[in-house]
Amino acid sequence: MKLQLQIKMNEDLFLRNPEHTELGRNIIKHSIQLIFQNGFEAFTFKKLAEDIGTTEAGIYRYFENKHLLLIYITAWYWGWLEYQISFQTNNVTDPAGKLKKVIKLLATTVEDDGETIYVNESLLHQIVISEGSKAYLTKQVGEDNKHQFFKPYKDLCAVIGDIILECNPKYKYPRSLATTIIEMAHFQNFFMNNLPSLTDFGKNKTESQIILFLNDLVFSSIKKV
Amino acid sequence: MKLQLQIKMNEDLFLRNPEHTELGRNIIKHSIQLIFQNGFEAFTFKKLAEDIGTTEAGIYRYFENKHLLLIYITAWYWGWLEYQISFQTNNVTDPAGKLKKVIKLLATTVEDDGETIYVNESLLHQIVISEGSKAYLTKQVGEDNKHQFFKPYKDLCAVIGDIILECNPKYKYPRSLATTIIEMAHFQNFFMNNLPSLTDFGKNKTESQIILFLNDLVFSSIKKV
DNA sequence: TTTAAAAGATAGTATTACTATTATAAATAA
DNA sequence: TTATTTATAATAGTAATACTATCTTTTAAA
Repeated sequence: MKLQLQIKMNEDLFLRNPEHTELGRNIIKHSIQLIFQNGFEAFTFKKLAEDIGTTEAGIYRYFENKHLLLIYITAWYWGWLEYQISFQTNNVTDPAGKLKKVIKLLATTVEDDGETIYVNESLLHQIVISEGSKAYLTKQVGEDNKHQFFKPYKDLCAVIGDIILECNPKYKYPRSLATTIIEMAHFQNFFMNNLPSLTDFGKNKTESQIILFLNDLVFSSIKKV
Repeated sequence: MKLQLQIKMNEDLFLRNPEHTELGRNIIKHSIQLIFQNGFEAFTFKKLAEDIGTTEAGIYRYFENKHLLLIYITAWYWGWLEYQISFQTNNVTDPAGKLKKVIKLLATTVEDDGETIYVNESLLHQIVISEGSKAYLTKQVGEDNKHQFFKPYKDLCAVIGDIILECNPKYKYPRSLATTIIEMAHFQNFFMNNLPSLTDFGKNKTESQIILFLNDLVFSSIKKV
């Protein structure tokens, strides 16, 4: 039996549900590829349309603009990651073990699991590292937040915060520490690969070093190892 | 005696030095105001020219594009901040006290000191919070880095890293902890004000809470209080 | 006083970020 | 089976953006 992983997306993000049609799924698939290749600034609906073999107007029937598309794919990623976390920490009993697993999942390059054919999770992970914060670092963040566009990120933050509290119920900053783990898992990766002198991982650039740093940071803060 | 604070800027960032002319200083001053008001995406040289009362072509004689202007003003901020740190930690003897001062400076809204009439440091601080990471989260980061555009950020990171090592010479991740402090001082501020459920500072949104969080995070990591 | 540098005025182009319309093909319901 | 909805394709058009080029006038330094 092959069960298809389905992530429930906020309906306000799109005009027409991209998961329901071939063109829609192509929009997701090719936008991930193009944003990965060229970066979000150079990414346009025109190029996307050419890449797919459709027209610009065709894309606009699905997404109002490229910013909403970016929010869509990053939100998808956070939803997917939360699922991965709940799945992979399912049988872990001790909270510290869970938290270590979370850090590992956040900091490790995912491999495309093939479960969702139109989403390459590995490229998406890279996009979230390089472009993810652009989804909310805008003047419309308040409006977008009213539409609950950042709920998947918040949910993930809450899940991690709860694990932190399981480790130490008296720890005062579970949410802020959760966002610190999430953001730093990505920023340290970006710095390591692009501005290495901002990190201590210059020589052998490996994700395992980021994991060690984050484990040290987190577990000394919550005082449990 | 009034001595003018002068921050040495990378010559490759501009075509003509904006500090040397009235128009140049107006470009810096008004771009800070406009980016603060409208965000970097909505900011254009056309609007800037109108705001100043000059022409678009006039701006282009100083900066090749708005991305370089963003790098310019953020780089200026990092340079300014490093100066503030060296000044304000000058008479502090114990390294932990220094580090606390650094955290406070990073996390506190600066007031416009009036020393540099064409730069409003308070607005600039807000811009660095909301737009700062867009300076390097691009596909050209490698090219920009070759031009040394991020040196001020790196220098600051090195300074903070050294203070961390003064606190604990055996701490393994001084640079990564330094960038964590810098980025989190800003991100927690942005989240607190825009997506508060990502933090633990929902009720009374004050910078002092961020400072407490960062102090706790940093000093438990380096194991000195 | 001459000359060079800076600024102002104006024009023009390719690309971006859309909106609108009309025709056609495919899926579905009566 | 036909009628009708739904999705897509094809095409056109617009305002704004991100520039480049040129020429004239003003300002300032030699």
